[in-house]
Amino acid sequence: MSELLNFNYPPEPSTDRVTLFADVILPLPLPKLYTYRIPYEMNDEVLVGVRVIVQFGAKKVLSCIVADIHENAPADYQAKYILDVLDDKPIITKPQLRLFKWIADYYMCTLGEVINAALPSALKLSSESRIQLHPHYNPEEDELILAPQEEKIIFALNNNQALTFTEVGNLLQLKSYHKFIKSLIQKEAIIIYEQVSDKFSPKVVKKIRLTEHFVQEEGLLEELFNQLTPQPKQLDVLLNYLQLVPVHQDINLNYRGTEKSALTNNPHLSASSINTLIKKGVLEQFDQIVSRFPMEHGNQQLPMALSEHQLQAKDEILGLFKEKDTVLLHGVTGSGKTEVYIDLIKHALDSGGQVLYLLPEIALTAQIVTRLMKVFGDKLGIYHSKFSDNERAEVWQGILSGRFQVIVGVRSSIFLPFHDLSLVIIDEEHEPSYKQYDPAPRYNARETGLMMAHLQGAKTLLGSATPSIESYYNCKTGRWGLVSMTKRFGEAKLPEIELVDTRREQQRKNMHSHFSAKLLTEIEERLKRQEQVILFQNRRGYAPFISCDECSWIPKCKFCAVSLSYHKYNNELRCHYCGYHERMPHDCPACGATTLKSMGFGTEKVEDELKLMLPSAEVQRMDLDTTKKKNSYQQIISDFESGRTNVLVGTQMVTKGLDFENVSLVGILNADTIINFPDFRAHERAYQLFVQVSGRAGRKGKPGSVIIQTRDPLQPIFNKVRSNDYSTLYEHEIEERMRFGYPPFTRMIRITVKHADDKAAENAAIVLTKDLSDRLGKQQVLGPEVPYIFKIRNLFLQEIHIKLPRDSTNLKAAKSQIAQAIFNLKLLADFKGIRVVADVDPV
DNA sequence: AGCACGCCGACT
DNA sequence: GTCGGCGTGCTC
Repeated sequence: MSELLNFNYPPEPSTDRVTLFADVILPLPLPKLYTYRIPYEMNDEVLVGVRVIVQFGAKKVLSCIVADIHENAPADYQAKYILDVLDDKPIITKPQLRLFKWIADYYMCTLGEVINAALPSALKLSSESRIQLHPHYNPEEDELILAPQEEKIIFALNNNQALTFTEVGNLLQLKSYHKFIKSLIQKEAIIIYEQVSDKFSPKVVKKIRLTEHFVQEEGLLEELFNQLTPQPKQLDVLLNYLQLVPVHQDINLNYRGTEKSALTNNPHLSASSINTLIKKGVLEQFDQIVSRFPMEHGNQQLPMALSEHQLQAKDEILGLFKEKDTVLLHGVTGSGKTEVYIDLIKHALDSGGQVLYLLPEIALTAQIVTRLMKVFGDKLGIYHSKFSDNERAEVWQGILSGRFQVIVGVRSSIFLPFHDLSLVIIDEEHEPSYKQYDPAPRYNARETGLMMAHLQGAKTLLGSATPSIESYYNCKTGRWGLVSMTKRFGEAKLPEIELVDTRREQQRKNMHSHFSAKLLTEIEERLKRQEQVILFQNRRGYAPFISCDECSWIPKCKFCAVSLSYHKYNNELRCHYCGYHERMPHDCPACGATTLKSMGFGTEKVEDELKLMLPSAEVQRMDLDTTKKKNSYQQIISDFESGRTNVLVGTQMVTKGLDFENVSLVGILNADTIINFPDFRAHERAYQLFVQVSGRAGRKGKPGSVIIQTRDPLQPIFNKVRSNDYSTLYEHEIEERMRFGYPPFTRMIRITVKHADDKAAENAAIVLTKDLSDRLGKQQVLGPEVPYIFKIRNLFLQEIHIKLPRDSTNLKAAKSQIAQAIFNLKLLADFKGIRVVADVDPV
């Protein structure tokens, strides 16, 4: 794998002046690469994987990635020159380029789109047109006849030296500012230039140390003390510095100095005396580039020895890796998969490769990070969407430089510049959130992670308590190895699951709003015992819709075909698809009645009502609305962990990666909305969700219980959840998938046709379906059909589903047929403004 | 994706 | 009559 690090163009000692060309990936959705000429002086600097600056089109200056270097001069056009090289070493590795190519091909998008998604924007360059005064123009002397707006611009430029176009717009308070710029250019008062700026800035701290002088010569320090005795404040500063940096013990310590803030933050020291000492030349100030991540040295020890089951699982995995590249670890919730991962990561590091540990967004919590930090210390990099851009760029660079050998990260970490991977771990592999839906690339991090491992000769370990049917099928057919952990760690028991028939309870008047009497008593019971409760409701907001009692009016989104959800905390009606929101009306806009009623319920209502019914309980809600701020998520978790809150109400977020020892009850308020989902994966999903939520209950000796409220307790799925019977579920599901030709027996591609006009969308979809049927065969193409939500953001939707056979040669051909069909459709005059999106392996 | 060139309505 | 709308088409 290490050949991959050596990107240098073959070092031919030839004296011939070779003319080289570079094919570059522009960060734009363009179907092909563009060829630029490498200026001779840059021949040695332009390498595959570095960023270069080029001019694209009339004036746009962009940074892009070099994908290939060759000597083939383009025949039919004059290649422009590369303007500049930004990196002295590649920031994209060769295996990465191969992977990006695969992503673009497989998920039917452009390389530019992949690059765009992959690079932290701190590594992308922004080019913005700017204006400045014409070098020969002197506003004081040269008399030009200027419009008042033009005067204004010149005045601003005199003070600012440069303005961006948007700044000019703001300055003039005008949308149509262009003509003034044009006119000023004509009058030769200003010029336009393009500026490319590298946005990545390393973090710098101000530090302070003694000047060389005092350290080098013996005795000078003592002399200094005597000198400073009349200025006690300055002496204080010096003494404090020596306390922090005992230079008298080891003069070498002075070189690193101490952070200036360590002195300035000390209330006993005066800032002015610090500054005086700097002025006197006693102390000096310097900048040091530091990491945005705290350095922590892991003790390289497992925090706890593996249990017998864990050891056995680990050995089985390692054994299987000898013959197979991929292994699925099927371990019940609470079986301690994480410890097994940690052990395997250590194992992989010992043999000298890199490791990627993928987790779904909601499972990448401080809990897991702390655990990993303890073991891997500063070898561990974290890649999370909540990170700032500079932090992400630092992780990126850290992998390239070898500083990070293990990355724990979310979906997008598959884009990171690994070049020597030896192990990829994909935890919670069944998670649908590994799939990105919008925008392109519509990739699945599970499949992509597998491909990445394959390209770099690494092993892949997938883990789940509830594997996806596709993955389990791969084990059954022998392609992957399978390892099972059936026991919970520390002999903890799997939770007892109890069903409550809400329909029957309603008849018996046992329902208090959305809570059954049973659930309420059980919650009260836990509160009494100082234990904790998690309540799951798969819907945020207060109510999914409201309705007028008099006239049945229901508020709908202006842009989407959905009803607006009611959010009580800010008294708003909100669309969960486009974000449109309005104030909750006081009375019905249709009939004027004051009888607006909320229908159904979300997490907010659960929280609200529980607080009313059990006033002694400390209830906290965790969903998208309460975790928007950067630290709010962590706050909620730590409040629950410390016991400040007793009941946690939440959406999907509460189902993953959270281990709270004191949780003895989990309630699922409305199981029916989860089961009755019109999708071939609905059963699988429901099973996974129920098992995952249930898994939050009872760890370490305390048996937990789960209460599931449903109107239909006879659903067979409940028995499978109750008895933890994955294999029955699998057998049932795989049989259905075979019968109806769903994955894993086929590959699906979903084509969505969008248009502002519903008739145009429909007609275009019909035309496209016809064309696709002709190309691929009638039985492969289903639809078009109008999706359940038929309009989003003012675009009407039509869907076509394509089912393709599994083998990959046909797959490639089929995809190019599909791309052709879409291309042709867009050429048709009747459908201008049409948007077509292909989603490969939709989830 | 931008951004330029190019053909039709309301204004100095 | 022009300014300016945004509709197609190209960018190495």
